[in-house]
Amino acid sequence: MAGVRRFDEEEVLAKAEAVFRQKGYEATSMLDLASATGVQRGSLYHAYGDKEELFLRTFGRYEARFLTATAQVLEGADIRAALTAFFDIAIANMTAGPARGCLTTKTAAEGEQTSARIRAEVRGLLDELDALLAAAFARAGAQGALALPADEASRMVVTFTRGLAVMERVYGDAGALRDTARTLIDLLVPTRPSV
Amino acid sequence: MAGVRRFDEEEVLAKAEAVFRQKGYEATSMLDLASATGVQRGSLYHAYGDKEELFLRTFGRYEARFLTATAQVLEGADIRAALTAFFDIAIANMTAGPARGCLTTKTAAEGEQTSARIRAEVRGLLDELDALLAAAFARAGAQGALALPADEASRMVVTFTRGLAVMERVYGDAGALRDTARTLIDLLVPTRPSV
DNA sequence: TGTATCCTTGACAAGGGTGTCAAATTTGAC
DNA sequence: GTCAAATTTGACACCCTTGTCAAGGATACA
Repeated sequence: MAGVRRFDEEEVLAKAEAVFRQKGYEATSMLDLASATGVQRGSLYHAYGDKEELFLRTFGRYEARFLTATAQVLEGADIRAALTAFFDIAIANMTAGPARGCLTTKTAAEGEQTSARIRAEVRGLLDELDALLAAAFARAGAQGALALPADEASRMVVTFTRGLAVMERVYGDAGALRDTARTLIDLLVPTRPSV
Repeated sequence: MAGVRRFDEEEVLAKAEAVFRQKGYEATSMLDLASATGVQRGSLYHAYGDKEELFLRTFGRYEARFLTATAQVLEGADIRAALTAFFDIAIANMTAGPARGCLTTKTAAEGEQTSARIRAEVRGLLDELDALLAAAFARAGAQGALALPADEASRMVVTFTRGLAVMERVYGDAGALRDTARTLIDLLVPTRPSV
């Protein structure tokens, strides 16, 4: 039963992600990960070194997926449609499937409990998200569709989305999240006062 | 060295609160609390039963203080000034003093990691906060000062404030939080279009 | 086939956390 | 002054977690 790696890395990272999402970084033990992935604890240590490294791999994979999807929906010219699609992604991310919870927000909330490296990764994701949103808003702002300058609007959306993730933890009501998101969109992109 | 309780309950709860804020409920051990309060672990168990009970006492005290202060600043007739004061309180709460961090948000983010009783307390605080805000908005809305119906506006502020607490953990920039809060206020309470 | 390499597995040591308890000690009341 | 009640204290048992390691087994390549 050895000689060459016997587990599929993608599968392990996907299952580890689900655990980290639900329990958060600190509360997840290597034993939890071993149980969830079906890979023995010793093998995980052998392959990744420690929990932090395994988390960083998981997080990187998650970040790439999330930012790619976000960039894609923000491409369109209609900023209202783009924002709606963005919140759909973000909310689905928190509420759908067995891997509920927002990995970014949960990790961010742990604050100084986690290592500087992990905090830097979280900050990096939020910075990138902010930049994507700001670019989309800048395009829309040129068309006079926005109630705010692009950088203020992006900051607002990033902050607000963190709030949604916390509200999901407390109330677990995806419908309410969508309603609140729509309210924000209405504030940011007022219906044009007809020429 | 015994016979009657030798510690001041208020002092113990205040110091415990500081620890819970910084580390969060799960990450705080009874030994942490014993060190911070100067009361031996055994005495804490004797006085409170367990960590959850001690946390609930701490949280109740925090909740009362926070809601009282909020109700007070929301009393005024000028909704813009009231909101500004509210965010000042909330942001000071997260960033000032040795007890940094928002206890509500940090606990909320732990989600299902904590007991149903703790989650109910957190929900209770947010419900009360929402009600206070909704009442203040309802008074302002009657004067046509608001961009949103009172219940949507209160939901928005509650959600947004959770987001601020997460952003504080990530960026630790109180000034940026204040700027973002002011942006939200401007969206919610548009400057009157002069009669 | 032989051998070096790599992965897996179970065990181990060390550290920390929780909750309990008996002994010691002090207080307050009778 | 004596006694009951309550608090403090340190120790104990138990469990979980991390990280390491040696032994065992499979693979690939020469």
